[in-house]
Amino acid sequence: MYAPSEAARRSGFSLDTLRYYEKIGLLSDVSRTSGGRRVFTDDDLGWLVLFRCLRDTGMPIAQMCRYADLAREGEHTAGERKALLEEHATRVEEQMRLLQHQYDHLREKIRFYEGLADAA
Amino acid sequence: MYAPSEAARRSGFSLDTLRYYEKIGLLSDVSRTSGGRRVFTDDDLGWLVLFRCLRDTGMPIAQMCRYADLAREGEHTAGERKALLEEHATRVEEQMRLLQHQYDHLREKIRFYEGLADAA
DNA sequence: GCTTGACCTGGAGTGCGCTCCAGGTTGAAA
DNA sequence: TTTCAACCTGGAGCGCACTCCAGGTCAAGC
Repeated sequence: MYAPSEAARRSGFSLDTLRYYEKIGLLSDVSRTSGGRRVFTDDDLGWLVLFRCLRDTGMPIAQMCRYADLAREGEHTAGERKALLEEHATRVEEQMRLLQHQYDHLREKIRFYEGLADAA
Repeated sequence: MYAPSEAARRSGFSLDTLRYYEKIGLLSDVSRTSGGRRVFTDDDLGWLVLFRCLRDTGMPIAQMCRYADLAREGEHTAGERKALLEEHATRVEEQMRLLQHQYDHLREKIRFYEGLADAA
């Protein structure tokens, strides 16, 4: 059981983002205290950690919603969920290759400036 | 000398993006034909390739503008330009580490689904 | 009991990076 | 000479993912 600020701290999302994720139905119906305050469970935290992973790897929110909806539908969607993650992983691999390639390019540009410094 | 469509094809930016980059002063004063059409030089293309690299590695446009402005100021800004690129490269390294980390996490999640399939 | 800071809701606003549009011009090919 | 695809300009609009705000509520510590 975590207070909102604690859930924010542990997940790395802002309080506003947590509220936003609940509003759009990504995080389903977080429970409340009698006073109306959110209480995040370990399960909620688990979801947030996954969302953190998917966001950091560039998955659009619409796709994360799709994944979460499938999970709520039950066990029989496991295959589809796995396929969704695998497609995403493939895109991430491509992204990593591009990033590495452009990083090399960038380093080459920096070496060019080092060449200038030596000549001077 | 390249027509706009050719410059777009070679750089991977859309025509609208090329016009936009010129409008905000990222690409400085692209020359024109007598009829007013843009003509991109090899030099322009070189810039576009660099911009492609910087964008793909997540540099904000404002920072690319800063770099381009420095370059226009002359030789004496070479050190500052190099520093700018080095700081960026450091951020890219961090980004690559995070991406790799979250990719591993994602692969682990996929293995979990493979475990489910084996059990079934 | 009072203060104070964390929290609530609904909804408006923001920043970024384009992307699209209307209405007009150009120029190479048929 | 006509056609028509590529191009021009200024400016509006868009999609995404938040982020901020006003105005109010809750609850722990003094």
